[in-house]
Amino acid sequence: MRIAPLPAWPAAAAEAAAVQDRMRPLLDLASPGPQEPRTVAGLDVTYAGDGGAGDRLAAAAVVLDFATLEVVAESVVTGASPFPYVPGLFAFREVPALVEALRRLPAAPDLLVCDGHGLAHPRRFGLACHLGVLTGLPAFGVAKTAFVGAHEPPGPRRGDASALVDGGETVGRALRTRDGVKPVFVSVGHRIDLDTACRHTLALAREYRLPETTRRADRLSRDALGAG
DNA sequence: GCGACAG
DNA sequence: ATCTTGTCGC
Repeated sequence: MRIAPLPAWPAAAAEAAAVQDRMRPLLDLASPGPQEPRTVAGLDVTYAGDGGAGDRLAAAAVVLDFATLEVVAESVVTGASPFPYVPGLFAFREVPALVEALRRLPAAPDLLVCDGHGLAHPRRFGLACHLGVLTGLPAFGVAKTAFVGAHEPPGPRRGDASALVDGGETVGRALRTRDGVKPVFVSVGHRIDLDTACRHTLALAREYRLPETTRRADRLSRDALGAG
């Protein structure tokens, strides 16, 4: 798929945070999003290193048929991280490699599912927001742990959910994808609403806690890092 | 001031 | 994120 060239990449934390503040107004938080996407891309990055800039990485994009969950396309790229791991600036570590992986897909997917948060972020601009704006595609995040906000434990059954609230606003949802298993944290990125994102998360996570998109991308990026 | 902190 | 054994349960 085609994606515009990235701007000069920030090297300092203050500069990166300013980029987030500048991009945030570009978010579409009003659209309901695709109710029946044909294809969904899962994105994930695996690292070798201690979290510093320059760590080796492999970024994977795996496109699934939303109805059957079969893989219809995939791409993976290896390289070096341009940014250290800093909570709140996580996207600056992953975005360039993920964008390159998306560029190498034969066609644009209908939806992006990111391994991390969207609006559930200190400046309301997590990885899923960043990738959504850069690609123009509907995007949301599914994270394994909470980052900002407070929530009541959701009920014990698959599908039970509770609001993730930060600074008085609902920024996401704790969603149980399996009976009696820790919830995941869903938040909107771009061009999709929270109800739709949670519905799609449940559709993608039938037999495991994490969405099949994330599991496939995790495996592909892991294998590529080991091989390359 | 102290602790917590997506991956 | 990553480093790692055994153990419990379907």
